[in-house]
Amino acid sequence: MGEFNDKVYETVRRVPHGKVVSYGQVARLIGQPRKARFVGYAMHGNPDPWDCAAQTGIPCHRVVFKDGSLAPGFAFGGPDEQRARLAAEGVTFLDDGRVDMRACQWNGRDAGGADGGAAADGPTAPPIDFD
DNA sequence: GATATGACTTCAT
DNA sequence: TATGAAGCCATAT
Repeated sequence: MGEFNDKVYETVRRVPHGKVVSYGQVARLIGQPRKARFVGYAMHGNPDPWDCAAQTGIPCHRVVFKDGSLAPGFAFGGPDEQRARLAAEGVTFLDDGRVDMRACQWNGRDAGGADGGAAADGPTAPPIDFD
């Protein structure tokens, strides 16, 4: 496994409850904004699937497109299942079926700074208190 | 062991 | 503002 994937998993695990993060967001947090493509691929080979009961593992369902759309066909049980999980965690959805990135996009620093949209370009990923 | 493809994003024209 | 092309690592064949 490359060190890249390891950072991706670690970053995704830090995504707070009820928040989502885009592939580019994760890639940028680990210092590789050009590798957003591999972030998604890393999710494809996730060694630790998300456990909704224990709330442990890699919450791939919290990783969405920059538009707020979900990964169709490659989700756990389909985009519908993924959408249901996010909604169950408190993530708000638009009428278009996309995640409300404006309110639920994780800024990579604090769960309360999702509003405003700015300050999402952190070169480093500081330790975030998991939920 | 080598080649091809893939859950994307960003810059440039 | 919209469309096109480039970039990069890991996995699978």
